[in-house]
Amino acid sequence: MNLPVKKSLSCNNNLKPILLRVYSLLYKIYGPRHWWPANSSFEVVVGAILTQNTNWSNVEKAITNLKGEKLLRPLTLRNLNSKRLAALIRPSGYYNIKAKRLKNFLDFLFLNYDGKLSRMRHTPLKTLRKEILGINGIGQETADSILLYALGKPVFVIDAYTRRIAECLCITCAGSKYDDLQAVFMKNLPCDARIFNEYHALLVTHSKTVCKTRPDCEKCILHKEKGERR
DNA sequence: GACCAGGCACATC
DNA sequence: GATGTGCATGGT
Repeated sequence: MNLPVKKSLSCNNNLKPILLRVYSLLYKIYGPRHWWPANSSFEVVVGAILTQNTNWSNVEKAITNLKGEKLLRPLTLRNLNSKRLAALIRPSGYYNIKAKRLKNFLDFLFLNYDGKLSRMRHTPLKTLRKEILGINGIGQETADSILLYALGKPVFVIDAYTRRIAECLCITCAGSKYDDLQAVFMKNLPCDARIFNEYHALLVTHSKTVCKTRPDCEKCILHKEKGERR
């Protein structure tokens, strides 16, 4: 008996041209995104943890609270009482668990890198990614966001937005693994943190502005790209 | 009031 | 390995 097989372009096509065209199309529409929206690498890390399964506007409220109390520094935050931290990040949701996750990251940072994010940059990507993934509460997306946006490492971030567009373009099939989708982007694009940064930011912008207000994929500017592949 | 939004860990099968 | 569940707020 033959079982139905979900087909995606990634199985049998060279995706380099389509990925590059999509990039150039989105860049032409939206221009440089200047991501991540933060004033420091440490703010990126905090934002990456707080945005887990949460609307970014809620994260901004939490970060504003921390900034208002002048707490957005590794040592200050590490010394802060967990209950107080949880209360300040309350608007971002899951505040108890996220307070714990922030503390876990800070423990890691002080234990291994003297509390300095800049020292992490000297560690090779593969090793660093493994280390960060070892922190309880940091999964693949959060780790990669930190690596790319806080540390400038060339790694492609896969999130709900990336996945949504990739599925729309038939670059991947629904339910595909994080590593597999990440490999599609990383194998078909130049290994350059600036490109991975801009590309991911453009996908998020496009997904937020177009896909949300107009979920009809047929009318999306990227739909033509999919059509040309078939 | 229901649903959604840039996850993750843990328990269970 | 795959699936289900708890964690929680604020906007629409």
